[in-house]
Amino acid sequence: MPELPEVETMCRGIAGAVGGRIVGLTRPRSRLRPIEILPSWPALTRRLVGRGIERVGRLGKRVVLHFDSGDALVIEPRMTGLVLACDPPNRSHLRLVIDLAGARSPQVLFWDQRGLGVVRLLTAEQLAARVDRSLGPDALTATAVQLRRQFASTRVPIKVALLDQRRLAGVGNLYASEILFHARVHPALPCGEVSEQQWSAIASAMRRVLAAAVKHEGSTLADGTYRVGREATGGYQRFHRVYQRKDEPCFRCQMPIVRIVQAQRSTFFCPACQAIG
DNA sequence: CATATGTCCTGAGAGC
DNA sequence: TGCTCTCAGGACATAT
Repeated sequence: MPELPEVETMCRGIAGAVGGRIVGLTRPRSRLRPIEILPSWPALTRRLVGRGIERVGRLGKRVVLHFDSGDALVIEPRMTGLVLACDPPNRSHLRLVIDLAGARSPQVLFWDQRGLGVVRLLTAEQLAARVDRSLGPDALTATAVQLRRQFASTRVPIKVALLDQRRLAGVGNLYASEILFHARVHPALPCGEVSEQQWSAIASAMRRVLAAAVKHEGSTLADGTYRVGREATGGYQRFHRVYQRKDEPCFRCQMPIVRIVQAQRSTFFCPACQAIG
């Protein structure tokens, strides 16, 4: 499931698209239900074909292509989506092909096994409004002061709150557990009861974990869905301390890692290293 | 307003 | 072997 490090890796992987002009836009045929394209497929082709890509950016867990028209194409990978310059895992789950002229990369591809992904074309104004309304500060650089401002007023458990993109952009289920392990904070601790020292620990663990995961090009889980190309996988799964390690010994204290369910999502933590209080 | 739950989707794996 | 069932969790809609 692509979170900030995986999406950042995708953005770097399509950096060669910058400077290119769109000469073709296609949706490969498939037996699968089509992904959501907003505002519509005809609007997308009408507004994009002939336009130049000025910049590739990341907004939380989304890839954004900025065009010379001012429009922005926002690609949301959600659970299984991949944005690639080449080599999708297969053809049957290829959802969108953008053909380019004049760029180092001749294509940008959107591949999505489960099809929960969304592709959305926005004007610059619409994009700015969405960022304002529904996106918190970026998790790669957020400070302790920002975290306290965003979270301290709620009673929601810290791990559940970290997933709320309106409060903080980029953290998903995997990295939320990893960050709290490094910060030594219990995942069920209500935000309102998190101390100053704990906010600092969370902020520094968050920046450290996410930067390391970016450096290793994200995490490829047992299902193998996330990859950098057809073959290349991420490398950060080798550094996971708690995620999907239920009953295995904690690397710090040897106590078995525990799995609980919060807001219908798995949470993993060490009951000794992350004791309440 | 805050918080909780339901929904979408495909493929893998378990169990019989 | 082949069926049915469960599970994974992004973002958002809807309910309380």
